[in-house]
Amino acid sequence: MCSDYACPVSEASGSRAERKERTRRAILDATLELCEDAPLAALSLRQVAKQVGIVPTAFYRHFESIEQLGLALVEESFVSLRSMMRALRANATADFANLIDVSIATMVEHVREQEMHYAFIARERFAGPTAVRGAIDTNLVRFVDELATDLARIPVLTPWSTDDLRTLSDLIVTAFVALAERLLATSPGSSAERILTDAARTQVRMLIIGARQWNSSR
Amino acid sequence: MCSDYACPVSEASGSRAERKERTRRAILDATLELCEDAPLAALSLRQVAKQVGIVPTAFYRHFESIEQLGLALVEESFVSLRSMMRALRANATADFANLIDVSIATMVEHVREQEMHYAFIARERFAGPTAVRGAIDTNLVRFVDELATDLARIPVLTPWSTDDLRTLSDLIVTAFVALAERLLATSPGSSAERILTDAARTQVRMLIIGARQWNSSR
DNA sequence: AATTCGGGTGTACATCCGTACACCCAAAGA
DNA sequence: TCTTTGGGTGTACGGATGTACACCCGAATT
Repeated sequence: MCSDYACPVSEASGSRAERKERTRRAILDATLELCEDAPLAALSLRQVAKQVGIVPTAFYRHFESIEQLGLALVEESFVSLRSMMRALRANATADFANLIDVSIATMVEHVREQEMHYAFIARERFAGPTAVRGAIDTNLVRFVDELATDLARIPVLTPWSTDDLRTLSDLIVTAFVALAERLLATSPGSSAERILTDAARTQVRMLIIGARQWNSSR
Repeated sequence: MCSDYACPVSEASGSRAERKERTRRAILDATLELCEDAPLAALSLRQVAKQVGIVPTAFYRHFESIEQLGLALVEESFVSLRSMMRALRANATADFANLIDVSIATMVEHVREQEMHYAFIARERFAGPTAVRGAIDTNLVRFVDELATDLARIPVLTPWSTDDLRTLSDLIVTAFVALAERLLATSPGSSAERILTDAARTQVRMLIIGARQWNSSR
């Protein structure tokens, strides 16, 4: 019985596997919501279960601990981040100046669509359980590497060393991570958001100009 | 009585004010240590009291809540950060290339001296209670502004607009914050630390080069 | 048709949590 | 000297927490 509040996973239809998957999703979503107020380490299994609408012990049918739940959320978050990168590559044209605006706009759009995932990553990157921090770091490193190979295809950068490409990629990712973190603190379409994206555009331009000169100046 | 473990605040000497101050310090230090494993929001008042060696209710003689304790730690952390900036300004010479190396070396040194403070800030910046996050943000904004006025005194940058100076300052601070966060994950003097600082040096150089060109290219 | 499987339930318990309350006693103040 | 002050103590409470255990019952398997 659903006790005294709304029970989001009430529907009893579907096969056993379908129902299990639905409950799993409900746990992931409930955790993301609860994580808007407090870090993962401050969540209790009972809070999560209550939010989902299941009894505490039922939690263990899906995850062996809150930490494992966290790892699942990390993987899920980066799946959506990679989908953003795919979208970005699809929209990328040879037009250089436009590329910056398109990148930032795509970024803003995806952060808005996946606010809770981005907030979760930002929050747990340094505050999460060791395993969660490690998983985030691994994914971030992979992301920097992927961007570096993308950058290598840009004409101006083809003569660059692998190390320099990675360093530049790292700088760009750092700036975009900072942008994402700040976007989360502004409301969509607000003037604060506009100021933020304008500043980000300026910053990326500065970086590009620096990169352009880099090769000849070393 | 000091129950069954080491009691760091046992000395009963000094005036009333001195003893109170000593206990307060012990609470701050104990919290910093406990925060190496878990975010502030996951700490209990009882854990802190136990670590200090006082009874739980005695905590309230010094702070009205864990959140207020957090605010005190934020202020303390930024005091040490500002002392780093002062040291940096003192060491700064007109020699431009050298300035970068000196800045990074000073940064590394101070992060090593205050590891727990920096780790605390990194952890609570996004995961802390609302008031703590706000305090960190305010201090960080102030920091960016201070750097911007410093930058304004550099000959190449004097003709820049206030907005552009702030944007550049922001980019630099973001890069240094990222450097500090990563330093915390490496051991002092390790090759990983060396790789990190080398990359940071390259990044700042790229930024400077970009900044140099910026004025003429706008 | 009979059996197994497995997601979900309810009860129970030891432990930890924040905090209210009454108290202690040395330093500070009169 | 007597009184006040204030940091620290110990007990006590209702409530939350993780998890062990026995159970339920419909879907899946045989």
